[in-house]
Amino acid sequence: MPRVTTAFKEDRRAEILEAARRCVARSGFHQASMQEICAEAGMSPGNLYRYFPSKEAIIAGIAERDRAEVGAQLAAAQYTDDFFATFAALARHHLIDRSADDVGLCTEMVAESRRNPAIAKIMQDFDADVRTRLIAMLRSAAGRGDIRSDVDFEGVVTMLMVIADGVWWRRAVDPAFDAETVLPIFMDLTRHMLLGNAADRTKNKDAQS
Amino acid sequence: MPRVTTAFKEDRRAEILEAARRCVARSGFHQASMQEICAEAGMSPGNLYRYFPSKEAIIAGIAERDRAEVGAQLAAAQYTDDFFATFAALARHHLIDRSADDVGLCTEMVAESRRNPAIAKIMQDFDADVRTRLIAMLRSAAGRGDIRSDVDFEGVVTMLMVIADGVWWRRAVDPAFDAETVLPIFMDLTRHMLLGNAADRTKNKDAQS
DNA sequence: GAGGGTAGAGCGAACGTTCATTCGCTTTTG
DNA sequence: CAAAAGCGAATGAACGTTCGCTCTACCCTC
Repeated sequence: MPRVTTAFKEDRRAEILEAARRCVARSGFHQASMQEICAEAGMSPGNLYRYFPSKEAIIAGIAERDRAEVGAQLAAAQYTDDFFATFAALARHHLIDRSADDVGLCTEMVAESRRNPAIAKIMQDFDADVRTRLIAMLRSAAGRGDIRSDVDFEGVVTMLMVIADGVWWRRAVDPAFDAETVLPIFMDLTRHMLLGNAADRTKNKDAQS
Repeated sequence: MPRVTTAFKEDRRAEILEAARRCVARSGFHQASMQEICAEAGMSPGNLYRYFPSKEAIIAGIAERDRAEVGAQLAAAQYTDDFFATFAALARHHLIDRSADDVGLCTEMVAESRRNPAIAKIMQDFDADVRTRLIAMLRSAAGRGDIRSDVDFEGVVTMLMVIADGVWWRRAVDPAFDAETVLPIFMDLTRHMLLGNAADRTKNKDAQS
């Protein structure tokens, strides 16, 4: 007979995940000890284990929560009538506004995903979701005439994701890196991929071999 | 009175680093135990500690060695009379030919660099070196007339590094990712940044605000 | 050329610490 | 007064590191 509803327990789980997230962002998945997480959450180990069965579960919880948040933000900001304005705002939010902690946590997740299948699946599902949404965005923009219709949507989206990831990686490696300076270049390249005439691209491709 | 020269000890250190590198690529910096590294190197712990004072030193050694190798490869492939051919070969080598292990190790180093100042310094020094070399390459190409002279070299190089890092990140996250498909797009964008006329770019920048 | 002494190379069990996890207990609350 | 919430010392495994030991190969002496 639960004293309070299941919602209470869920809230408490969320609090713990938030505390653990801070620890992981600071120390890394495997350097953050349970004691550290307990201290951050203001809770004894014994009690914490009533909410999560293992450290592994907390790690998976952090990753799932983080990806879900980013996905929700992408889903929320999707619809506007001007594609490039929408996209520029999206890019700014994702590449600049996000905190250094978020960037750090993400490097942690990428490293962890190499040997933790649960994390790998979370990352790949997220990627697939982002890809689907971006392609839908492009198709919609092409339908409205904002961008060319004869572009390679798959290829462009892949490149957009590559660049976005690259900015994150760069932020992670170089604290002095200012994402603000690459934003105009990023938008210029995006315009080129989505507006540039196909003749140019063909010419370039011929000249490349 | 050393029985054999110092060179022998240096060789042995290199062997250990190579074994440790394999372990780290497989298990991660902090999941790879000294016992695991000893087994991979075919050596007892007691003996291994005669070549490295601590695990920390091995980690730093791996990072230093890896970055030095990549830097040496970049330095070696620099001079050709056709800029875009040189650059395409460089890109192919760096983005496609490198093994999944190399990619994995790099994610490990990026994650580690967030809280290990020694690793952070190695990564940043490497970045600065690459940046200098690429800018020199561009200036040289501009001098030869292969590319425009009025481009923002700093900005272009930053974007090139962003994209290169992005491809690595993508390879790390998605094992099915085929870097081959983005190479033509990458080269197209590079051409656009280095050959595209400035009027286009100005127009885009105006339209963007 | 043979042989013993010695210093470096190498070993692996042992040490002390830290970690994730557990459990018997107390406190709080409906 | 149950039953859930919470505590924190205890547990056993795993870790990085050390240390006392053996083995090997070189060098000097005869």
